[in-house]
Amino acid sequence: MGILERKEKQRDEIRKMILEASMQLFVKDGFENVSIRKIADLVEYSPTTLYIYFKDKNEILFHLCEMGFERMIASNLALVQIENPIDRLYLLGENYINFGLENPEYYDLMFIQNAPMKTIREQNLGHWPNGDIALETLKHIIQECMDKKLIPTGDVATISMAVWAVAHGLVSLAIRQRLERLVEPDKVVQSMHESIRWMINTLKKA
Amino acid sequence: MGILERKEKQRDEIRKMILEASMQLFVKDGFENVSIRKIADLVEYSPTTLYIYFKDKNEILFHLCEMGFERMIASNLALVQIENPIDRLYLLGENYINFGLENPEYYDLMFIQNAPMKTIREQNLGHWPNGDIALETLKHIIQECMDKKLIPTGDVATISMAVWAVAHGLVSLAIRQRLERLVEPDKVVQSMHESIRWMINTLKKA
DNA sequence: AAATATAATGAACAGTGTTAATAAATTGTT
DNA sequence: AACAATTTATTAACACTGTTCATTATATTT
Repeated sequence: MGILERKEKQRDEIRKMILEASMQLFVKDGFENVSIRKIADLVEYSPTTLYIYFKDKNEILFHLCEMGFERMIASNLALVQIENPIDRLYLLGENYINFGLENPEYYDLMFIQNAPMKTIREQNLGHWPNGDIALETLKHIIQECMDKKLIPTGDVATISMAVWAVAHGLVSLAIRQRLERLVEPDKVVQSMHESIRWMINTLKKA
Repeated sequence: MGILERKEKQRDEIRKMILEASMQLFVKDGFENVSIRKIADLVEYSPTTLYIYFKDKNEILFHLCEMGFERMIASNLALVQIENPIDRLYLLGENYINFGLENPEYYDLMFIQNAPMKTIREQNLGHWPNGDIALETLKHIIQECMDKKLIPTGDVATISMAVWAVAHGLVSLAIRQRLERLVEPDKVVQSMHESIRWMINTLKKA
């Protein structure tokens, strides 16, 4: 069935084209300014054609979200070389904050917007492809810290949740201009890093 | 100038009518489904009339946001009766999580959406009326904990930030269906409360 | 009563996601 | 090669969105 395979490939390439164009608009004009019509203009198709390749806009956003996770996971490649899990946790936190501040649009889609989760539910994928990978990384590090008795033993999920919550809380409040209400604008980034470090420090001593 | 005063009053009453109608739609259909036209239908005015009473939709959302803060502040009235600031901090955390889970639409507007912040900047109010009050409550409690040597001394803003970040992180991840990726759906709420308690516990011991 | 200021509106602009009907191109079968 | 079936692409349209402009109706002031 060589002909079917080729068709599949062509289909995938057009899908990729559409996603590339979406991403381009997305990082330039921001999440809110990406429309089906603008994407269609860029790939030089009619707006309705996009609906042949994707079910709806949410599905496109879902794939952009997954691309965001790929970037984030890539930014964590250096982690494997650190043998001390606590140090790995510090770097994970640093990276998380940096990623969020440097890619606010991606971060928005990955952790704030509803759209990607809607697609996961509607197409009942049952899992969150790249999102679950990222969470596993965190849980794995926490588990290793416990195994090596570097932090007090406890429920891995609950502690992972608390750590994630601090990081996400900081980033999401920052990109939504809420933190500047608590700390002077030019001190926000520094304070964020101090907060996450302080969190891991107290976790260590607890 | 009694006539001008009466005019002002009438104006304020219509503004209030519009906000009441907006709120009604808002808590029923959710943030995304509130439109100028639907509000206008409800108050039986033409859509354009709303622009006589409010600059734009963002301004309406800003006022809804402020109403949300009033609710939240009201839910914290019991705090003043607790003399131990650490216990007050525990309750503040509990209340924050409960408020977020019970009023996800308000929470969204207060801490996630950009719209209200846009109005604050555009009309350069210079401050965030009710938001700043809520933040002062937190900072004040943290300060008192330090004064009474119940937690280690440090920068009040930074520590307030970390505490706020955990609470906001938990609530915002929860209402955006992200936490169920880490903990079973029916355990989410319980784990959230455990996380915030754990956070304050470690803060105490640190 | 006439002039002025305020309040309210209908029509329209420029945009949004999405669908149904239709045309064009490609593939499968005789 | 010719015809039928399928896939791909498009045009037109629906039902919305926030917002502005010109116009009308209503009060208020002179």
